Amino acid sequence: MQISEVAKEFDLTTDTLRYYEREGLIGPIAKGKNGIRNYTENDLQRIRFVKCMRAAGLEISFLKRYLQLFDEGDKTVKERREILVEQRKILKEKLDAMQEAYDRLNYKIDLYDKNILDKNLM
Amino acid sequence: MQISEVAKEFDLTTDTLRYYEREGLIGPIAKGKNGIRNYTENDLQRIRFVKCMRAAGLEISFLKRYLQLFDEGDKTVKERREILVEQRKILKEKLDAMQEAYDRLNYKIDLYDKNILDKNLM
DNA sequence: ATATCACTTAGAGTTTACTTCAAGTCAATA
DNA sequence: TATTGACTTGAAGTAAACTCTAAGTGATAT
Repeated sequence: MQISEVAKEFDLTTDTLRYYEREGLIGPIAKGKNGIRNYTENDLQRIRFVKCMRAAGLEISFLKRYLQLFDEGDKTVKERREILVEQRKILKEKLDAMQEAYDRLNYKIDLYDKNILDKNLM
Repeated sequence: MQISEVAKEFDLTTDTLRYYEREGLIGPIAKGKNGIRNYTENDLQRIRFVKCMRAAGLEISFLKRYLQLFDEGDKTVKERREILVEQRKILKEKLDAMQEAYDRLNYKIDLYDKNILDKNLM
């Protein structure tokens, strides 16, 4: 699969895909003799993972570390698990903060709908 | 209340507080004759709001717009409501994406715990 | 009286994650 | 044959949100 198709499929730009590769999150993607990238199903799976995690705000540096360990094989299982647990914690905290803001927005909008606004409260 | 106390209370730096003021999110904070900021309860309420929304990833530019409208009084009620609804939608989408990533992390960690790992799946 | 500390300002610097640019290759189509 | 379009590269540029620096003021502690 060619880079432009992958980009379309995942709603990423080709620049972003090359950037991820440069950063070591994915690939190196095999290239045909014309030098053009050809993404395998495995590559796509990895991009799926990266996209999901990036959408949740996990940092490139973590993903890079994790995926590098992944490529090193079984001996890194323990460290990988630790990283995941750590990231889950960070993510949970963010989720909670966002839920709180979401609830607050809902409450606020409700006040606007009911026309009960306090001049001093945002 | 002095800037350093406010910073401590909200776990922000004094630089961030001055930055927010410069950007028009809060204040202008009244200053004593020595030129030192003195935060009122109203200022703190506003910082509370800003902090909550920033923690959820809402952009400075939105907060600035919203709070400026707020300061313009009742005639901006309709527009303010619209902004809140729009931001709620953005926030909901992010929340869903994060929940998905969170579930995925949980699932993954579970696989690590049960020692069922697929060489090809991150 | 002198040093320390919290504060002030304007403005420059940093980090993260892209995004754009310039210059070039290669295959296919008008 | 010429030009169009997708690809390649390395490197420079950008946006958002801080974060830090330098130079200075003024009140308090030794």
